[in-house]
Amino acid sequence: MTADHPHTELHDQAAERLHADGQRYTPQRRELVALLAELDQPVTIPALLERRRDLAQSSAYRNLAVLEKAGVVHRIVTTDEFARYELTEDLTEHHHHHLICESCGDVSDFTVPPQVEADLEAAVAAVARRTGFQVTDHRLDLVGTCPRCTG
Amino acid sequence: MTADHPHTELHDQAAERLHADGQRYTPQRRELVALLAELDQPVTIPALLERRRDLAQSSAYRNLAVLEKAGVVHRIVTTDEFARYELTEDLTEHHHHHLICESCGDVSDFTVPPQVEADLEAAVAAVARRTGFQVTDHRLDLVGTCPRCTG
DNA sequence: ATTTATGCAAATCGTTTGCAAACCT
DNA sequence: AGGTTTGCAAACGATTTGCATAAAT
Repeated sequence: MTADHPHTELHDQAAERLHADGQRYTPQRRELVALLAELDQPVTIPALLERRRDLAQSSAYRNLAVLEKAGVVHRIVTTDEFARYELTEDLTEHHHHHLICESCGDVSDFTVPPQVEADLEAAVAAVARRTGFQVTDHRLDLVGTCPRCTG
Repeated sequence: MTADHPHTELHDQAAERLHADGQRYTPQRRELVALLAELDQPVTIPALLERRRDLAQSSAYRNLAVLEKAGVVHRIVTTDEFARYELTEDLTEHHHHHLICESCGDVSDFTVPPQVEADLEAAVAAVARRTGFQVTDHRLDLVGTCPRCTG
C-alpha cells in the first residue's frame, strides 16, 4: 500500500469484521487483503504466494479461511484444482459475476445490466419462496474460453 | 435397469456420443449412466460407490471422466470437497440451475421462468460479444441453506 | 493378437494440521 | 504470563496413475 492509504476504509471494514468474529487483523491478514484489493480478480493461493514470497503457505491458507469466515473474502471453486479468493462484494461495493475459462482456469469479472440483475433477483426470490431454500448468495458463471485462449 | 428399458433412448445417445469420441459404451459406463438417470440429482462419487458396491473406485473416476469428455455427464464443483456428476442437460432435455446447500453440501435442481431465462441468455450473449469470451455454458447457482438444514 | 477396460494398490497434490517459536496485549 | 499467530514439516484425503489381468473386437 502506498503512503496515502487509498484503502483505509477497506482495511477498517476488514478489521471490524474480524473483530466482530473474535479475530485479530494481523499484518499478514492485512497484507492478504491489500493484495486481493490490488489484484482485483479472483486469485489462487499459489499465485498469492508467488507474489509475496514472505508469506508461509500454511498461514496463507489459515488466514484466508479466517478472512472468509469473517466475511471479508469469498472463496470460489471452479472446475480446476485450485480454489480462488477475492474480496467480498460488499467490501468492493461491486456486485458481479464470473467468466471462467475452461482452458487456462482464469476467472474474470463481469456485470449484467441492472434490469436483468433485478429480474434475476426477483426470480431467485421466487425460487426461494417456492422451495423453502434460504438463499444467501446467487452466482452467475459463464463457462467457456477467454480471448487469450481463443487465440 | 428394468426389463422394459425405459431409458433406451438415453443409452443410445450416450453410446453415440462415446463412439463419436472414440470410446466404448461398456457395461460399467452404462451402469453409471443408468444410475445418474435414476438418481436425478448431482451425485458425488462416494455416493455412487455406496449405491453400487461392485464399482471399483478408480474405474468410476476414470469412466466419469470419459463420459464427461464425451459430453454425456457434467461435472459440478461446489464449495465442499467432492465433485458431483449429473447427466448433461441436452440428454435430460431439461435446462436447470442448482441450489447448493452450504450446510450439508447437497445440490438440487431448479428452473426459472422462460422469460427470465430468455433475458439471461440475451445478457449472456451481450457479455460474450463485449468481452470476446466464447461462452459454452452458463450456470446460475443459488447458495444457501436447504429446508432440511434450516430445521 | 492387439487394443481397450478394469481393479488393486501406490502415488499425487492441494489443503490441513501438530507443534514449537514468535508475537501480541 | 496467557492467549494467538506464525512457519516448518508432516499428515490428510479426494483424485489420479502404474501395472497386471480380463474383456472386447
